[in-house]
Amino acid sequence: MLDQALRAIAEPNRRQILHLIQTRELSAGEIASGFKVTRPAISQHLSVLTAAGLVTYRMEGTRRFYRARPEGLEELKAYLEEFWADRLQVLARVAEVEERRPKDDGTPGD
Amino acid sequence: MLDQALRAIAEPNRRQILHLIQTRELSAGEIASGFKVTRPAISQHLSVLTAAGLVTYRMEGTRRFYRARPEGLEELKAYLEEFWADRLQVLARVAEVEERRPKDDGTPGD
DNA sequence: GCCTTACGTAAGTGTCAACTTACGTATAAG
DNA sequence: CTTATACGTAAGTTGACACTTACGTAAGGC
Repeated sequence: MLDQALRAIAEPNRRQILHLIQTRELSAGEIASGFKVTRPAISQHLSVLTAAGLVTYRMEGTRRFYRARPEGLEELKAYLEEFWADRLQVLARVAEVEERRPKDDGTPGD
Repeated sequence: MLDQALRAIAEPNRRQILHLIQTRELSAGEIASGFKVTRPAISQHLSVLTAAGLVTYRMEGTRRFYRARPEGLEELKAYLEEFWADRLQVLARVAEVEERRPKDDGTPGD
């Protein structure tokens, strides 16, 4: 999930979307209207953000109101904090965070 | 540059590389030996990280010793801090970040 | 009922990124 | 000078990704 989140915010449009719905709730259409790309494109971005746990939505009639999901952002933030922190102390805890590690292939003397 | 940095850390192998050279200096070969992908692949990752300002190197004979660049990491961290901070106070500064917004589409109360 | 609105989803396309193998280059060793 | 080492770089392949247009569907308005 953290990997997904990092990938998600690597895309400028998605960061933009996060900004828009960080303070207020917006419908998919309202969000899309602020972008040059088409509405389906934004819809797909919203799916990615949702899958990454960075966004939630609420349905109301025919509309979906999206908003940023604080927990997801906190999780990501925490992961990154730890990432920087590594510089100070390399700890065993890193092993937990690194779920994505390809396969342990004998990285030299950690 | 921030965009490059975000993209750079979105790649698992590159995050792994950053971990390896965050506390100590390592040669390209030493870094590469810890991965499943080939040495040229790692060399390319190192180029990406360098271009993103997250890594520097020092030459010694035929070898290049790489290490994480604290300034780059700080810059990225600062950017992200501000990113989260937006949730608390939406400030004029957002306008700078919001370069992407083509026209105001009546998104409520900005 | 019918038509519009607001959306997601399917399907296809072009581009880019991560990877491979093959090669070029500079230092060091003999 | 010749050979081995430690790299980066060139060139090509593959898969993922951001995007498009076309379509399907559920809720309202009439």
